[in-house]
Amino acid sequence: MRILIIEDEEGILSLIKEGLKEEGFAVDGAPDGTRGLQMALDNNGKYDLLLVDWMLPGISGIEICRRVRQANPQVPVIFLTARDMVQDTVFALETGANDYLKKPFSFDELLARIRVQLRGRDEGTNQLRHRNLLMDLNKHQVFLDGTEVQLTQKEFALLEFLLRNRGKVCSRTSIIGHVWDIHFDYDTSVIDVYINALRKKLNVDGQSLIRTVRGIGYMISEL
Amino acid sequence: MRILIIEDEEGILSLIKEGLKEEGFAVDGAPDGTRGLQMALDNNGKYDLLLVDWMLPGISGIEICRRVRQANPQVPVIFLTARDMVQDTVFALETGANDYLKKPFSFDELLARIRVQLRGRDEGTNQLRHRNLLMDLNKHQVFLDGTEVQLTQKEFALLEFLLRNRGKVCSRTSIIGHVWDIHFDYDTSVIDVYINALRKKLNVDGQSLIRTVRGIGYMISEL
DNA sequence: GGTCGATTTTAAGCAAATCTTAAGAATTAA
DNA sequence: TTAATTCTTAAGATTTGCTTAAAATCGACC
Repeated sequence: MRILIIEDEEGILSLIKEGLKEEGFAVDGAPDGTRGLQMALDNNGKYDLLLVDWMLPGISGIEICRRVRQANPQVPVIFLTARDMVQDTVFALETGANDYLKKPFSFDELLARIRVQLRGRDEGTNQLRHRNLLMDLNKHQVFLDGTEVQLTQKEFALLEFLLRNRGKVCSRTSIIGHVWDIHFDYDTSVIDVYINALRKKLNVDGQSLIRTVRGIGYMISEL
Repeated sequence: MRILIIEDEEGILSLIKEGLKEEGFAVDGAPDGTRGLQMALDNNGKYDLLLVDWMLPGISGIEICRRVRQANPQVPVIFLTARDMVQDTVFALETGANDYLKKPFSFDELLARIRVQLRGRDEGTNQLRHRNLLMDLNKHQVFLDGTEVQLTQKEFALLEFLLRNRGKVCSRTSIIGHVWDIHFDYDTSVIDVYINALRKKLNVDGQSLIRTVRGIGYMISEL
């Protein structure tokens, strides 16, 4: 795990750097915003996590955060800063930071928060869950309340698509495009048939998993 | 997005609950550890995020966190607690919590930290708000004071148009053009009929949401 | 290559929700 | 008071989605 620290106070920088090295991380440091951003962007993907001070000579931490997010939406960014207003915290988090630590902080807490961010790396991101439904994309299996439900390929693909888009209505056009690979006008009721099949297999005690939005499409019910 | 709050102080519980509902989340509350854990486990996967107080009657927050993690490694858990020792924070984070907020905290910060955890899933929430009205364009749902109002497609489209043009009068011509896609002369009273329908569904206690500007058109009332 | 079973697609009838029309009632401005 | 505009209602037309069954396609196996 490689971490980049962007911090201008030399004492803090070396303190964290040494501490993290002892914990087995590979650590690079940048003493100002300009070089920090450059290092982060130049080898985008190289770092597994960024520690960024808010107030920096050159480019500010916020700007670094924004630019890094643009280039890479995944990499966790933790702010380390003396600024202590609620607005600052909120602003930083909304700009794309994953956590925000107020100075002075304890090294142990920093370490714990770093571990939280790195937790779950290459751990089963291959499962989709929703309520009592578990979809294992590797094993190509679906479980309802722990017992397996047999789905056909198309049923599986459709359910996966709906689940991945949980929270928004999927239009028939987008469904037919993503699940059936038809990118032009279509005139068929396959979708209805498959929705019907899924409902039959997945609905328990009247609880409908799939909500119909008349005139628009379908979505996973949030209720 | 559905959130479970496990918190025994009634004031805090209802405060957070209402606040989050206003932000468009579905929220459940549990007043003690036993029931909280039960709710979390009974419908594992139902909740997208857990807010947990550390000190609870019944089962402690830490224990809840541990058990929930066991059942579901994905769901984010945020601790809300008065305990303020560094060891506590570290302990909670190591036990599986994703974040740790010390009381008293600001609601805005809580909200921002929740959004961080849900980021990627919650991404691109597309909402229009006006007073006690919340329009979720992704889910194609409308909420008035937190409870859903069923709108048809046309009603929805009309309301969206008015809301997007909040503050200015929408002429019948522009409405028929944008909502009905009629770009030539028309001779119909559909608009009136739909305005009527919207008013019936959305007006509470005489407060009219949609104002008639005689001879011109309609607009969302700014009052 | 042929056969059987499973899966996918098409088609059609039915039911229900939604949209539109139209006409009379109510309201407003001059 | 009057004429124009807007509101309200309800019925008929249309669209949309559900369900079912049968036809077409695919794939494994002999």
